[in-house]
Amino acid sequence: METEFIQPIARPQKPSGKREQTKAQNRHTILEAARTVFADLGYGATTVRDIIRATPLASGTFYNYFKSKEEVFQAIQDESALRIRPRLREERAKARTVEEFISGTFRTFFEYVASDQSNFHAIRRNTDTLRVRMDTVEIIAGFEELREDLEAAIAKGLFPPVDADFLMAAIVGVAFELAERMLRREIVDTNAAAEFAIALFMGGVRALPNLPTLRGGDEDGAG
Amino acid sequence: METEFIQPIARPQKPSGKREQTKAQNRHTILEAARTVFADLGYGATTVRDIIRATPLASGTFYNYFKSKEEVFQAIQDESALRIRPRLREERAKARTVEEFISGTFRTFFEYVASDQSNFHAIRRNTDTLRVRMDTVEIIAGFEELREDLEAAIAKGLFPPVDADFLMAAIVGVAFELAERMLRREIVDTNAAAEFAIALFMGGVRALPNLPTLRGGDEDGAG
DNA sequence: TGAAAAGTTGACGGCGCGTCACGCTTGGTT
DNA sequence: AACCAAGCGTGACGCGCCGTCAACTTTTCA
Repeated sequence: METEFIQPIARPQKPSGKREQTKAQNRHTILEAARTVFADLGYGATTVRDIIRATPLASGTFYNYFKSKEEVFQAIQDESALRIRPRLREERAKARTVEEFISGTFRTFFEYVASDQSNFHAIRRNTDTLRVRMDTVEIIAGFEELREDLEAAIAKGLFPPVDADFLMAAIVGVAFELAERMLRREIVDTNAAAEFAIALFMGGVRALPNLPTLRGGDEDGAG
Repeated sequence: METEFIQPIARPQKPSGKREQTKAQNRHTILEAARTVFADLGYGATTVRDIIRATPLASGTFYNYFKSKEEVFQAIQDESALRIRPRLREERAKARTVEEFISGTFRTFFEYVASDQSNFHAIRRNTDTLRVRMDTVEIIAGFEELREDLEAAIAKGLFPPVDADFLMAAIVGVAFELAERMLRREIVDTNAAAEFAIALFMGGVRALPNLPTLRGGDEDGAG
């Protein structure tokens, strides 16, 4: 047997040595600089060098933490996703009606977007009008959580039987596109955006099962 | 008015000299190469040099036609937009009911997307999972046409009075996001996607005016 | 036919890229 | 305290992409 990996009794608490501290600090410095630069130049126009320059670190150090600007962006997006996902999940878990489900989802999302505008600036302010959306691991997981919750709600009889995959996609599409419009207006009115989306889906969900050639739940529908 | 622009008698027919011919040919060569390369490497990973290499031309020649890969992409997107916009406009113009309006829009869009998959490949096949949407002049014009048509339909009493800007955004969001899902499935079923979207909006539009704190049409409502 | 206009070419300086040999800092051992 | 090995920061380097431009070729027109 080669390396045994014997734990020296136990090590549940953070080592928190100088080393770990600097590492966390550097990572944070880079992410913070990246946020600024992305917001400033837009994702497309930003180079790794721009991020490094906005930092007291050397170029080699950057690459100890991230492989590319894509990975930095991904980390930033993941952070956002991890912040909002539990809130969305909780809203949907405690929903007792369709209205609560839909309403909780959209209100939470738009309020988060409004409070985190810097991230969305980076997506929009780009050379010409290139819009960028990075579906990171955590973001995709968020989408799939939504789909699972929809499927569970359908199984419970809360929702009528519809194609959960398409419904998830529609919710995501409306959420992002309305968020975009919402931020573009002079007064950012999360309430107006949320109420619009909620009304749309409340009416839509009722109408959806009446599809003439309905074949909803073909794909993984486990009854 | 300063410059008078006196036409030298008339010049309605194409000059069609050798020069013009080569120019059109070169432009076409570059766009065709770019389509291939974008589809192959994804938009993000593609460099101008990659496009040039897929071409018998010299690097300097490329820059006689386009400033950057962004501009090439824009040209490709604009071509698509110009192809589909008249069809969408026609569908909506001849609509006598809300159903015809919504249905014509989505069916036309999804059928176009299915017939033009190469463009959408370029958007999706990207380093990691970066998704890119370029809102070019022509695409934005298409969005605004939709909003105008919605406003006209509301004025005519065809649609109930809703926030046309948000409704346009919601339609766009659902259209693009469902298109994405549709293409991802094994069998590309434009009908299924269209029927889902149509049912969603048919129900939604009916529900929308019942917004509790409705203030629809605040912005440019010349109703 | 001649020559100006238009367009093509590819080599070039500039710069962003990711790497790596070097040296300092840290944490553990005696 | 002294030492050492491992870990990490550093920045110069070679590579390839960027957009330009002076020289050259083709087209147009008188």
